[in-house]
Amino acid sequence: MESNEKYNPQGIEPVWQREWQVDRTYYVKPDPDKPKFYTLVMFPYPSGDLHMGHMRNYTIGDLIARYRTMRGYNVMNPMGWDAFGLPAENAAIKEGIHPAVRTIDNIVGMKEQFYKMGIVYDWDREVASCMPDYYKWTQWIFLLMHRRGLAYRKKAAANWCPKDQTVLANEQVVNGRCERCGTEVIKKDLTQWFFRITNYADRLLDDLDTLDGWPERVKTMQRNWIGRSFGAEVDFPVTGHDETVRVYTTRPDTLYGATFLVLAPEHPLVSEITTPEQRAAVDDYVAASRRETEIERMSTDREKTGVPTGAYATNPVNGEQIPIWIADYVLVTYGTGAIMAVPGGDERDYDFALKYSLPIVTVVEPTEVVEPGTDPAVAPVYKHGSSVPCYSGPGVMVNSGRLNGMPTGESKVAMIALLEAEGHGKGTTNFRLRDWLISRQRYWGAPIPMVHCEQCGEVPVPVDQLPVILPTDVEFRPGGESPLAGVESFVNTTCPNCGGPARRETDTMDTFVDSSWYFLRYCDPHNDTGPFSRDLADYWMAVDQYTGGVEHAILHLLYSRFVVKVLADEGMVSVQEPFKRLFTQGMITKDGAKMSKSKGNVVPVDYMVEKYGADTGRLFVLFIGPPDEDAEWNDRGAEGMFRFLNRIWRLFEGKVTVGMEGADRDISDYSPSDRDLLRKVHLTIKKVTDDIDRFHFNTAVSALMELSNAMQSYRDAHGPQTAAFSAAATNLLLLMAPFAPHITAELWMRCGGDEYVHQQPWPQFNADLAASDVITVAIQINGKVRDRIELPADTSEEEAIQTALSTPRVQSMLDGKEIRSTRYVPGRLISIVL
RNA sequence: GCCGAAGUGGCGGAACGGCAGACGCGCCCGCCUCAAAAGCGGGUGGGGGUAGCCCCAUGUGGGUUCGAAUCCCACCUUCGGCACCA
Repeated sequence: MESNEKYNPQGIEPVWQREWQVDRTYYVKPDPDKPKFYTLVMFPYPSGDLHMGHMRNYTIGDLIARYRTMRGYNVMNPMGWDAFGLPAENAAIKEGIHPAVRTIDNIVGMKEQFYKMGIVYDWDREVASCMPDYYKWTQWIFLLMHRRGLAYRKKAAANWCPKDQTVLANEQVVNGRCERCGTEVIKKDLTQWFFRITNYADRLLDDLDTLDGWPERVKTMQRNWIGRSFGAEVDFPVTGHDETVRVYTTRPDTLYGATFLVLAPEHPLVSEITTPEQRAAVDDYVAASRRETEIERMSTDREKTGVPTGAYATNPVNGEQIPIWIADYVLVTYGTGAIMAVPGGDERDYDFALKYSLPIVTVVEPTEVVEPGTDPAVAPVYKHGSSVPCYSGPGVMVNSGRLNGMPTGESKVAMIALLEAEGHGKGTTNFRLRDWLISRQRYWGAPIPMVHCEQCGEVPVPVDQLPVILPTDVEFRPGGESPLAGVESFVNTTCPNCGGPARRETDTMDTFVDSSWYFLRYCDPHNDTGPFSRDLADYWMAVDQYTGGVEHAILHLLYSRFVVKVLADEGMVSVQEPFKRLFTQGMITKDGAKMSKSKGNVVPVDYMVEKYGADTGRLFVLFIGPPDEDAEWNDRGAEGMFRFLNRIWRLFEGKVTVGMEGADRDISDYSPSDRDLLRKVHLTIKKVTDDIDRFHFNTAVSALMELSNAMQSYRDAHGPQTAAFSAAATNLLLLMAPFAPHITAELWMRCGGDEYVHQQPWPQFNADLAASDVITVAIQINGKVRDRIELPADTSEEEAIQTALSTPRVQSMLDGKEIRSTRYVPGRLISIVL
C-alpha cells in the first residue's frame, strides 16, 4: 500500500459491505467436492435494535463461517426471523400499529444492522416464521403430530399469565412467574392443545449421552428437567370402598414402613372417600389450597399442613389399616398424585408425622461403617425429641417381614417382584417432564389447523387446504380468549369431513413450535411441496455448530430435539439429534445487568459502528473475555481495540506487498532476524487456529496483537520490503480476516493480494519454520526456579543436566550437598532435588 | 436442601501438572510539541536489599507431587440451575 492515508473505517467499511451483498461466496449449494459445515446462530426475535450482546453473538457466528470457508468447507450460514410473538402484539395494542407491519419494519432495520457489522449470510435462505410460506409448514408439522397421536386436546389446570392473558408451557414458568413479563402465574382449568413430548422422554434423556459437543451444564439442566426416576406403583385398597388408591414411590423397599397415605387436595378420589365427619374440614382445606398461588404452594420452607379424610386403606404387604390424609405438599401433577408416607425414611413424611402424631416405623438401619475414614452414610436425624429417627440412606431392612436382613438395593428389586407376583403393583418409570402445552390465546402466531364440527368433533384441516391464513383485520384487545374468536369470517367454516357448518380453532401456536424446526427449513427454504426435502436435509443436517444464549438450554433446545425425533420416526430426516455441537455464549452486561430497553442500559450496535467502526466492535466483543462467560461493557476497551487497528493500518504503510510467493523459499535464504519473525508467524498460525477451534477468541486476538507487535519491531529495524516481512504481512491478514473482515479485505487489496482475502486458503502451520535452534530452559532446585540456561534444541537429557549443574548459580547452591534426583522436561525445565 | 460452575495485580483476563500475571485497559516516567491531543519508548503484584539477589503471593485450611492457580479432601464466598418430584 503506497498512500499514507489514516485508517478510516467509516470510509472503507461500507464499500466492503456493499461488495459482500453482491458477492456469492457465502451463498451455497450442495457440493460433492467439499466437506459440508452447517453453522447456525439462533435466529432472533425482530425487536428492532441490536445491541452489543447481539453483536457478540453474531460476530462469533460470522467468524466461524468465514474461518470454515477459508478452511475449505462448504459452509451454510443462514439467518432468519423468529417473527411471531407477544411483544409485537402488545405494542400493537398500545400503539395501534399492526404486528405484521411492525415486524416487517423491524426485519428490514435489523438486516441493515447485520450489513453494518460486516456479517455475511446466505440471504437466499432467509425465513420469517410469520410468513404464510413458513407457517404453512409449521401447521403441517402440527398435523403430522396429530396424525401420529402426538397432538391432543385436554382439560387441565394450566399455567395462566393474567398480564399476557394466555396460557404458558411449564417451561415458560420460572419460579412461579411468567418467563416473559414476571407476573405471578395462576392455575386455571382450561381445555388446551398439547404435544405428547412425554412419549419421547426416555429418548430425549438417553440421547443426551451422544451429544459430546454440548456443554455439560446444558445437558445436566435437560436431565434434571426430564427428571426420570425408577420405582413402583402400589395399590392400596380403601377400607369399605371398591376404590383403591394407587401411589407412586421410588422406595418400594420401605413399604412396610408406610404408616399413612397422603393424597393431593386435587386428587379425584378425595371427595368420594371422605367420611361425613371429615367432610367440612376436607372441603375447607381443598378450597384453601386452591386459593393459594403456585409460589406459596411450592415454598419448601413453610410448615406442612393437612387434614385426615377419615378413610383408611390396607397396606397390601402387612394388612395394616393406615389413615388416608390430604396435604398440599403432595402434587397432583407428579406420579399418581398420591403417596405412601414412610416417615421413618422420608424427611417430609417425618415432619408431617411428628406434627400430626402419626406412627413412625424404622425399616432401614444403616450398615455399620467399617473403616473410620470412609465417607459415612447419611446419618439418621432425630427431630422434636422423637425417639424414632428418620433415615433415608442405604442399609439393611428391619421390621419388614420377608425383606428383613436384605440390603436396600436388593430389597427394592425383591419388593417389586413381590408386588407384581401378588398383583398389588408393578415397577414403573416416572418423569418430571410434562406434555408441552402449545396453544395460546393470542393473535400473533400460527393458527392451529383444526376445525370443530358438531357432527364429527375435532377434524384436522386437510393438508391441501394449508395454510390456514392468519387474518389481518383483527381487534387486538386481550380478553382471555384468542382475538381470532372475534373474526366471524375466520371462525365460520365448513367441516372438511361432512361439509356441515363448523368452527375453526381460534388458538394459535406457541412460538417455540415455529422455532423448533427452522434449521430444517434453511436446508430447503423455497420448497412448496413439503417443509423440506429429505435429500437436502440429509446433506446439511445435523447443524455442526449451533451458537446461542444459555437461556434456551431447556425450552428451545429440548423442543427442537423432540421435533427432530418425531420427524426421524416419520422417515423425513436421518439424524436423531439436530445440533452436533452447541456453544452458549455469555451476555454482555452494563451496570451489572443484561442490556435491555426497559433498563435503559443498551449500547446499540449503531453507536459502536459510527464511533469506531464494525471491525473495532467485532474485535472488542471477541476480546472482552471468554466468550462463554458474561462480560461487563466498558468504553475504554473499545478505544484500545481501535488503537490496535490503527497500528495494524500503519504497519502496512509504504511499499508492503502481500501474496503467497515467498512461502516456498528455502529457510537458509533468511537472516536470523527474518527467521525470528517467521517463527513468530508460524507460532501465531498454530495458536490462532487452535484457539478458534476451541472457542478461545480472546486469546486468539491477543496472539494477533503479539504478532503485530513483533512485526512493528522488525519493521523498525529492517523496513517493510523484505520477503520475511511480506510473508508475515500476508499471514497476519489471513489470520485476522475472520475477525476483522473490512480492514483485512482493504489492506489485502491495497497491497496487491490475489482476489479477496476471504477467498484465500487458511494459512498452513509449518513446524520447521516454527522450530527454534536454541531453547531457554528453567532450572529448578528443590522446586524453585533459580536459573535459566539456553541450550541447543537437540540437547539430550544427560547433556542438559550436565550443563545445568555446571552453571555458577547452581554450583553455589549445591555447595557440597547431595543430589537426590534430577529430571529433564524437554524444552521446559530441569529439576534438581538436593 | 440438592446439582453445577467460578474465586489470580488497580481492572478485563492469560497460563489443559513445569518460569504466575501473556494480551489489553488504567496509572507513572520520558521523547516529540510553543502547548495539548495523537503517536512513540520505558516502567508497573507486595515486602526487603547499594547490588548480585532474597522472601511472600492465584478465596481459606489440609493433602498428593521433584514441582500445584491447575489434581484430591474440607470449608468460605459469588453466580447459575432445580427445588415438598415421593
